Amino acid sequence: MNSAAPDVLAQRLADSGLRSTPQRELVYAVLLAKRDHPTADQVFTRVKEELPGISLATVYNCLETLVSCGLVKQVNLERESTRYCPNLHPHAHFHDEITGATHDIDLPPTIFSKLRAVLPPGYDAEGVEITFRGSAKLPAPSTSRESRTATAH
Amino acid sequence: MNSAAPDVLAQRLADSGLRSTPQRELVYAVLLAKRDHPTADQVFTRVKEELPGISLATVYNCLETLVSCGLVKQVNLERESTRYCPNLHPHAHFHDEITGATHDIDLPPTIFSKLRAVLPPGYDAEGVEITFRGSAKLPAPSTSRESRTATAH
DNA sequence: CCCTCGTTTGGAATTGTTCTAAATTGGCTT
DNA sequence: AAGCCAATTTAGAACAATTCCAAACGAGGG
Ligand SMILES: [Mn+2]
Ligand SMILES: [Mn+2]
Ligand SMILES: [Zn+2]
Ligand SMILES: [Zn+2]
Repeated sequence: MNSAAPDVLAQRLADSGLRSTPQRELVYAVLLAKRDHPTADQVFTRVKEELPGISLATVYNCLETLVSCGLVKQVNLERESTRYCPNLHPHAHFHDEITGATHDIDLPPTIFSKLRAVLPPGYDAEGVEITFRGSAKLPAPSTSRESRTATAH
Repeated sequence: MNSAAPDVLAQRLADSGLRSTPQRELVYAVLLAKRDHPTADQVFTRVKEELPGISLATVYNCLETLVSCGLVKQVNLERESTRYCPNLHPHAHFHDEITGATHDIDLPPTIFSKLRAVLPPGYDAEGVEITFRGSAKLPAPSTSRESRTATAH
């Protein structure tokens, strides 16, 4: 499915003194396979297809592990389930209020310096998040096996 | 405390065919008085000082009413309690990861056009949210009766 | 092999929010 | 002034997402 991904994961885990497990690998693979910012529960459903015995608690554990390794980011656009995003490039999110879908939007690198410029002195920002809300009329997600919501790496 | 505020509220409520009540007025007054993006529970605590009999459900109801009137916005920077912001000016949020405080940051109006420029065709954004995360070393909030976190209108 | 410790697991507990059904309130009509 | 009606408030139950817990598991290392 995805080639270098497991290696990257194994490496990051090792760096943190953690083990590579089938559960962790699969959760990560599922996130990479369909980048639609799934909830923990959606990840659970997808992962169960390949590993029917996995528990929801483990999915939460694995997601937390991936976040702490820096391979995945949590996305909270509204109060409801946290969503998970494996896209490490600087990007914004577009939340389609009609469909509920969340799309990645590539950001030109210059946007960050422009944004930091609005910060008054005394404020030191480590990160910036940009979220658009609205509706997207996209060229029809095409019923091909994997609808690509996100940035191609 | 605040002069024109109740009138604005009464007006907006009337526009929506809703009644002005002591609970709604007080919840709104509390939001305007200390613009630190309180949670529903914090609003509850503050409101109880003046209206000890109020219930948490009512605070939730009033906040929802204010949001639907367009006088208050919900802020969800992370998964945890929703916070409430009565600042209607276009502004960003700075979330201090150390103190947990959330500050309003005034935005130059031009930022919106710049941001819309990054949106690919097909995306139609009605709103944009910008959130900074980091730490702020501010000139000491001064122990005066009302620490002003936000924009002075 | 067997110990140890990191990991997984199911279920209970917690947290924030919404729902529900009954009591209260306030404006209108008579 | 009394009665009526619908909006509002209220307490507590219900809910959904997540975290906690204590037991079971499993991969190495001695
Ligand atoms: Mn939405
Ligand atoms: Mn925080
Ligand atoms: Zn993303
Ligand atoms: Zn604000």
